[in-house]
Amino acid sequence: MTRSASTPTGIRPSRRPVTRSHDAPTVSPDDLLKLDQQVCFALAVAARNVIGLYRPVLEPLGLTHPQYLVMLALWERSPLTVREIGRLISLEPATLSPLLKRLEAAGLVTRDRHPDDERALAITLTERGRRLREQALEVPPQIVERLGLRIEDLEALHGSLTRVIAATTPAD
Amino acid sequence: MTRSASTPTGIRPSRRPVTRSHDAPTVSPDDLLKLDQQVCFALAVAARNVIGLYRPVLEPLGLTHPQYLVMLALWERSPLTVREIGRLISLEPATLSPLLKRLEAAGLVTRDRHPDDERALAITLTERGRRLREQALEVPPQIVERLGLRIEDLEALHGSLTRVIAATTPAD
DNA sequence: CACTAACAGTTAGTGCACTAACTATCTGGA
DNA sequence: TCCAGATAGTTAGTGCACTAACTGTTAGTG
Repeated sequence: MTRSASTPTGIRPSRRPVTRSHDAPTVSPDDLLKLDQQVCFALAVAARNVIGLYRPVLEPLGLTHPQYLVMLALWERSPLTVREIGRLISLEPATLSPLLKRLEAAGLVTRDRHPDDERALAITLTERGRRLREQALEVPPQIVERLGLRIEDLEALHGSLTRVIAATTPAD
Repeated sequence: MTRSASTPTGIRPSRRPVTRSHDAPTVSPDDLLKLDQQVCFALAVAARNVIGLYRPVLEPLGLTHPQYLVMLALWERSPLTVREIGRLISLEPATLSPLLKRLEAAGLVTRDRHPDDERALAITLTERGRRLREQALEVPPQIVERLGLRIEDLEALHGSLTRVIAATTPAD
C-alpha cells in the first residue's frame, strides 16, 4: 500500500492527452511517459481482443489466426518459400516451420524442396487449400460485424497501424 | 499457380481505401473485405513489432512485455488479486498463474492468500518490485525514440485502439 | 444444517513466438 | 577445385495465451 491507487480502473484509463504540441513546443515529459504506457498497453490488448474475435469465426475453417494470415499470403501467390511468407507477415522461420507442418497435416499445403534451390521449401496450396478460400470470404464481414466499428474508425486505425509498421519493420 | 500474384509485396500492400462512405451510401463489399484483411493483419504485425521493440529495453530489467504490464498495474495499486490483474490487462487467470510465479521467483511480488477470502490470492509488490519502478521510468522514452513516431501519430493510434478495445472488451 | 451455485485459482494440453544452436545447401573467390 | 561464408530451414528451450477440466472456498437456499 505504498502507492495509493490513482484511479479505480487501473492503468491510466481516461487521461485523454491534450493535443497541443504545435503551440506548446515542449510536451510535459510526464505526459509523454503516460501516453506511451497507454499505447503499448492498448496495442497489446487490442491485438489480443481482435484475434480473440477471429477465434470462433476461424474455428469452422480449422484455422488459427496466424495460420489464417499464412493462407491469406498463399491465396495471393501460391508457391512461396518459408522465408517469403515470414517477410510478408513478419514471422521468424522458426515460428513458421511447425505451423506449416500443421497446415500440411491438415491437407492445405504441400512442403516440397524448391527445384532451383534445394535449401528452400516451396510451400504450395493444395486443391483443398485453394477451395478453403471460398469459405474464408465469409470471415471479414463477420469480423466487421462483431467489431461494430464504423468504416471511418477502421480506416483511421489502419492508417495509424500502417505508420507503426512502417516505423518498426524496416529498422529491424 | 491458380491465382496469379496480384502484387509482388503480398497482402494488399498499397491499396489505400477511399473514404467516401458519406456520399456513396454503399461501400463496395469487395473493398470492405480487403480493408478488414489489412486491419487484422496490421494489428497483429504492429503489436508483434512493438512488443519486439520492448524486448531489448525490458531485458535489463529482467521483464518480458506481459510481465511489464502486470508490474505497471501493480505500481498503480499494489495488493491485487489474480482476477483483478486479469481484468486490467485482459488476460486469463490461467495465463497469469505461471507468470506470477515467475515474478515471485524473481523476488518482485509475493503471492499470499487473501485474508478476507481464502480463495483469492493477494499479489503484493516486494520492496525490490517497488524499487524496479525507478528503472522502469526509463523505458517509455526509449520506446518513443525507437518508434520514431510523432506525438500526434501516437495519439491518433491510441484513440483508434481505445475505440477497438471499447468495442471488443465489454461485449465478450 | 446440508447442499448446490458460483467463484478463485491451478493444471494439462495445444499452439504461437522468440533466440540460439544446428544441418544442409549454395556461392564466390583464391 | 576447394573452401569460407552466406543462406534456408529445423530443433531445443523459454515464455505467453487460450480452453477445458480440476481443487478448494464461499455464499445462497431449501
